[in-house]
Amino acid sequence: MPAVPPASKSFSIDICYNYSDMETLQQALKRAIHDLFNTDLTPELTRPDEQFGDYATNVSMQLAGRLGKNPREVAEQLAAHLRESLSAEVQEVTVAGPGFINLRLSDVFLASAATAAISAAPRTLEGKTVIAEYSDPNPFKPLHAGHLYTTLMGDIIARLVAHAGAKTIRVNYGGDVGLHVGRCMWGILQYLGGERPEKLSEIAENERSKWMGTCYVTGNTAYENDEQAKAEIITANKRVYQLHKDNDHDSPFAQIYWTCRQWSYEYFATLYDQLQVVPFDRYIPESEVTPLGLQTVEEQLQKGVFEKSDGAVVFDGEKLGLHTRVFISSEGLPTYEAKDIGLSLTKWRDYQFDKSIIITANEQAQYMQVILAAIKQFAPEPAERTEHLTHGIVKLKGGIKISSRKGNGPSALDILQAAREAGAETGTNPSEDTILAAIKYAFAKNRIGGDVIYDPKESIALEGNSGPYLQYAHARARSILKKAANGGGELATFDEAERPLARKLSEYPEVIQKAIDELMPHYVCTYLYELAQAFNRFYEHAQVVGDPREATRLTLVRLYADILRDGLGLLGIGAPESI
RNA sequence: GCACCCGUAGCUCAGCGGAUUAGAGUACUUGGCUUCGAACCAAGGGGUCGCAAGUUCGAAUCUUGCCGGGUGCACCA
Repeated sequence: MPAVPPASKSFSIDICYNYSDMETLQQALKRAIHDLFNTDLTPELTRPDEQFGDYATNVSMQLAGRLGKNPREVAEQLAAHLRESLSAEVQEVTVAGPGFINLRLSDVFLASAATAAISAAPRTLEGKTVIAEYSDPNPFKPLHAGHLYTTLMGDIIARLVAHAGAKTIRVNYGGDVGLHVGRCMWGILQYLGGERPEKLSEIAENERSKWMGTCYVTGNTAYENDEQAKAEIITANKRVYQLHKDNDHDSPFAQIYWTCRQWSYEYFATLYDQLQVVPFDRYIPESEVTPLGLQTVEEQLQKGVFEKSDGAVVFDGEKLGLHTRVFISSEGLPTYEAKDIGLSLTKWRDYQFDKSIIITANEQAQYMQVILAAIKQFAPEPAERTEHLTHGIVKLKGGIKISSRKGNGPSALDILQAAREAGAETGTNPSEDTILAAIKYAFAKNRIGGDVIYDPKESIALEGNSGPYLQYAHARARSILKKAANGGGELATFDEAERPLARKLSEYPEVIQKAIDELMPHYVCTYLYELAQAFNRFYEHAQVVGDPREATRLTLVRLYADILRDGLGLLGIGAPESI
């Protein structure tokens, strides 16, 4: 945490604080409250509508209740104190309504805050180790649109955490064992006409993922409709577990398994590459954590954390108001639950994390509660440090739900394709960079948790609240800078057109802080769009190049462009110089 | 049946540890380019914040109950 700034200080525009302007004001307000009322309270500062000021607080209403005083009176007293103690930082302190205190920053302080907006970004996770687990596709299954969403959101969350200074470990967990593998392997064997690994070479390299998808659907359909196939699939599933146990890479069945597993991973890598997400630090296949999960559940069964029920090993979540779930099936096979325990303990053993974030769809929310409740019984630390962040599903505008279970929803590549087609229709010939900006921004701009109705056309549109629009806004600002013969000057004073832009620039660190604290990327999107609007209003009324105030204005334009680039970067979106 | 999430403008969404006049985008109407990228700006119409109670000086926001939608509830993941 930054030190409390000295009580008196001379302001000069080349001073860049390593904390946000908000903290400075907050500390001063806190001291004022202490001085006047001998009460310790950390006041909340909000950004009110511009006509009221740059910051507002309703702390006097809180205090009034505690002190048994009139809120308006308390506000007046505080305001008088602040006019003295913040004379350099604040130009005007007013009391409004029932007792709101509105602060209007001095130009010099605002200048300092705007200039430092990027460098004042929070480093609240400095020295912490944070694991972000996301994407989590299963080998042997096709990537659907939901995977695309969860991958991009996870990437953004990880970027936020890293931005706050955390040592960030990006983990990708996937089911390379389990019934779905049995289904796909069964389908593969049907296609190959038996355990004939040599026939795999007949499948063209660029057809592999599609082919495996078809095999999965074949197996899935057979499992549901054909009793004999179902029995064979269950056997195939057991054989997959067995080959892991035996470390079998040679039997024909094992050769097929390992080859196809590899194909899946290659297919994932291709997609991640296309999406330009930060590469994962570690892939953890289920098979890797299965033994630890199984062993742990068996140990804890002895200690009474788990219990036997109908031949299965279960955790009685109902005692805790949760669901009861099976960890080891009556067949003796670990379920997803046991594997998840292995996964959590593996992360804990290998990284001793301060925080572990798991990003999945909403449908796993109650499931994960059971897992964490179970782990808490014997390993409280990792359980308490784990946060499960869930998101909704992706629907296409017009409304077909994209289902993960049925093999027939739009695939991740279908979404990319839809965006490209919508882009082609605009006639602006968007680059691949812009296509990605469209999709990423469309996914990120909604509050995480709800469903996303994806509209390719709207996402790629160059007007409105879209990724491509912000790329354009950035490029336009850069082009102004290129046009100028001179560099910018230091900020000192603002005129009517400049001030609202400067104020918006100064909000950046607070927005980033909030997005990181709450793990809510959409705050960044909302802010960037509002910033672009503030800029456009400025630009409408203010000539930059050639104006007497050119030096100041060029600096504002540069800060604006830099923040756009920085903010888009947090969203995994590029900011090209021209578009 | 029980549990969790969600109902804000025609559409897509912000706003949610209470507060100054409920906001954006889009669509629609109108005005603005001999000047730095008008992919923009300005103005207008459009909302019983699902419904109903409750708590308070004050509720889109908190509580309860309904109604509507989604998801999850033991050997799938």
